[in-house]
Amino acid sequence: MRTSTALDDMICFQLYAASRGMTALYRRLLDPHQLTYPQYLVLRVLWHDGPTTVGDLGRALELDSGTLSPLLKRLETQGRIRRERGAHDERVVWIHLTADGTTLQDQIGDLTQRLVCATGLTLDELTQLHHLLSRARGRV
Amino acid sequence: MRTSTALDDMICFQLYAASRGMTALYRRLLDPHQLTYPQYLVLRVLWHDGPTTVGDLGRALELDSGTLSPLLKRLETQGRIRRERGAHDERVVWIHLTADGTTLQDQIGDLTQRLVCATGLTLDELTQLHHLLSRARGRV
DNA sequence: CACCAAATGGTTGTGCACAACTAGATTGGG
DNA sequence: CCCAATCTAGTTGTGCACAACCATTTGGTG
Repeated sequence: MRTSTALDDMICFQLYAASRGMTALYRRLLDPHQLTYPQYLVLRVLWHDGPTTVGDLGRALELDSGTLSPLLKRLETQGRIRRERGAHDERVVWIHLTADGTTLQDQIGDLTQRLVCATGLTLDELTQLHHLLSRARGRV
Repeated sequence: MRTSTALDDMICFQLYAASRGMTALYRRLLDPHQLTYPQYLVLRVLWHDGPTTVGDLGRALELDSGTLSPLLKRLETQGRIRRERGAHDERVVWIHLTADGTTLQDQIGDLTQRLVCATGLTLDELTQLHHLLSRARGRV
């Protein structure tokens, strides 16, 4: 496979910088709610799927317990979630939304629209980007 | 602007996950050299541009002094770089490669080829990805 | 039953990222 | 000349990310 070396390295750096830029945009929108982007991702899974185990969150977000455990502890301290050992299997910890955590979904509303508009990409370009990132991630 | 909400959020997550996946690939290649990906980026700037100030590194990599100062301290401890206050302007700190830091470039060799092959993207797709990330980053 | 391998989440240690702040040097206006 | 605004790094504090390791629980198997 023939590739342009300079381009490749630029892509890696751009991926790295674009990801940080994206979380910076989210920071502006999430700060008022006392949330970080990874915390927001955890809440999105809970809003969508209901009670979930730590392991399932890890598989969904590709994060391990070393990242999730302290993050979930902070969300629990803030009163957004509740942690509970499984009844049948005491190894498992189930994560439940509290009333506060549930209402947060409506309070935050639709961040997506505002974010994507900021990039100025068209729907076509977004679809392409989605496709390319999927392909790149799939192999790795 | 009309967009598909589900797609947008997936793109943000994919950007986030792809960036972490990419640094994970670099980790495997850089660990033998006792380097992290951000440290490698700093060295690349030094290899390419020669002696550089902390501020210039920050502008090149879009990182602030809170990130760079400890990182550069670690690189100095490892003997890869040297820090030196500017002669004319004592506010500025110049970063120089040591002999070790210079030879590291040849020892590491071309990581790019191995990385990009891992993704399985064609040159066309890489060009598209580069273009889309540039456009997205440009506006933000 | 006793024992062992796998599963599950937690803990520890290191290294980014970034906001907020500090300290010192420099520069320009009065 | 003098001082206030600005520039440049560094420091502190919080929160990811991840490797390495650990404790508990579980489900088999002999």
